[in-house]
Amino acid sequence: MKKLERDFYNRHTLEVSKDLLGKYIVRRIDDEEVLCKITEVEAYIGRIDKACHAYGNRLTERTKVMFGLPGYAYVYLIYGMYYCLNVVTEGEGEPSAVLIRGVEPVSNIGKMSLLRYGKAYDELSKYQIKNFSNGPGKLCKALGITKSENGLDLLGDDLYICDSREIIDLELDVKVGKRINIDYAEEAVDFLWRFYL
DNA sequence: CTGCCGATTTAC
DNA sequence: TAAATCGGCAGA
Repeated sequence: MKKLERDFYNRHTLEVSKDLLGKYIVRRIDDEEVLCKITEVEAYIGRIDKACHAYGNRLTERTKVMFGLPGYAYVYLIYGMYYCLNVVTEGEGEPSAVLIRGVEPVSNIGKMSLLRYGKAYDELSKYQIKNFSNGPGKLCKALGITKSENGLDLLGDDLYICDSREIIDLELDVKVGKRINIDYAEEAVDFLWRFYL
């Protein structure tokens, strides 16, 4: 498995979004390493997207990471209690990112279970297993990602994404739909920028 | 400084 | 179906 390089992220956000499906997120935490497969993403493109935090070149303390180099983590707090992980895309000064909406645990699920629920994986209910990391806030919990991971370089060692051996057929395997919970975004609510396996 | 609201999740 | 919960943002 090979760590994705800067050039992978330095492309059109829709291309990066689709290409992220099936890739592995690697997270180093508490001297352990956990691994997840990306199964669901959404694209956010500031220049044309009213759903994006950086729409209209809105440069604030929160959004500034999206204006920077591609391949960095944009983590924000939502609803006062959950974190969401994004991957910054496109060139400097072009605010855009891919929201990671869902992953499947691959290895060291025991560590993730402790982070997510505070108990061992074999103690989990069927309901808890089903909802383990199928949402942006849930997967951040399972990966131990908080605001202190905001601005992390994904070419570093603490949090990165790497190739898997799995071959994803962009026509057959990737489903497309409207993004979730962006009712306020006017015409952008209809953009088909959600991709999932 | 004030007030509103959210790229969600969970419990009832 | 609705509450939880608080930082970010805009406007005064």
